Amino acid sequence: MRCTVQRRAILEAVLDLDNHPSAEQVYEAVTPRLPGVSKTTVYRALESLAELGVITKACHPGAVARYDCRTELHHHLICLHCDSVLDISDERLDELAVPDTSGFGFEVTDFRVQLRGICRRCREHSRREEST
Amino acid sequence: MRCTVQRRAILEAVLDLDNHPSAEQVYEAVTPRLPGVSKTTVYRALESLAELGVITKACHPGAVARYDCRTELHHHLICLHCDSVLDISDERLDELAVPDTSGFGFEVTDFRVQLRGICRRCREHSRREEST
DNA sequence: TTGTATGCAAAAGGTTTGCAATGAT
DNA sequence: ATCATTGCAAACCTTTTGCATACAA
Repeated sequence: MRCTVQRRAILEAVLDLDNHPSAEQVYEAVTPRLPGVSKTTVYRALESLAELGVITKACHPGAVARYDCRTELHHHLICLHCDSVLDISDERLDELAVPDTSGFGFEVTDFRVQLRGICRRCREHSRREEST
Repeated sequence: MRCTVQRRAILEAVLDLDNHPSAEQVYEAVTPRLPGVSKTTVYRALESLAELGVITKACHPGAVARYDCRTELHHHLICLHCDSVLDISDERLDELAVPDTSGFGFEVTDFRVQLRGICRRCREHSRREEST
């Protein structure tokens, strides 16, 4: 893979924006450093970087693709109300016993635990509504 | 929530198609039973049913939203190559100790383990390419 | 020099919205 | 009778593609 100015800048931007940015958000973060980048290039670079394994395409709720620069083991708190995602680290979760999936012909390389529920902001919001 | 013919048929379709259908696939499955349904209605009904908790909006890789009729505890094998998702059940995974997330103000209601890797089809495909 | 990467513009999905008509309660 | 739900068409947004140009190797 060729090392171009664009790709370097885009990678840097994803590393800075460590909160699961969408392609759009990456684009906005790259623009000041590299005026005139095309959104197409951002899309293509993200795809390439993900294929290469430097970043990960996150499995997010919501329609738009999101990217994650944390490729090491970590887990997610997913709000079922507003679709936000927070990273968490937890040793106990990391030690999870991966089941045998050879029956499916599936080779596990990695795992993530998604803890689903309601985030602080949404809880506060619904509490406010109830008291009305 | 009103119980309309459309919603009933759409729910039935999702229950039948138990493999994480996209809105498009639900639409195709509903059409024969309910000729003339609008795709808009499918979108809206899926959204309503998900809000109601009867189905779940799945956290899938890939751009399109997918729905899951299995609301009980289960887990996913996610292929990082073709983005397919398979359901698995595993008691050991179900027993996972949910960490304390009160520090985030986050209230966990549920969890999913995503086992990520390469599915049978993609493994066979890459093996074929190597031997070429 | 060679071939991949870029930028532009346009196309291609997927999903949402406004509005009038319909139908469940 | 009332108000949520539907269907249609059009709008919207995200992502992909074709093609000529530029640039890394």
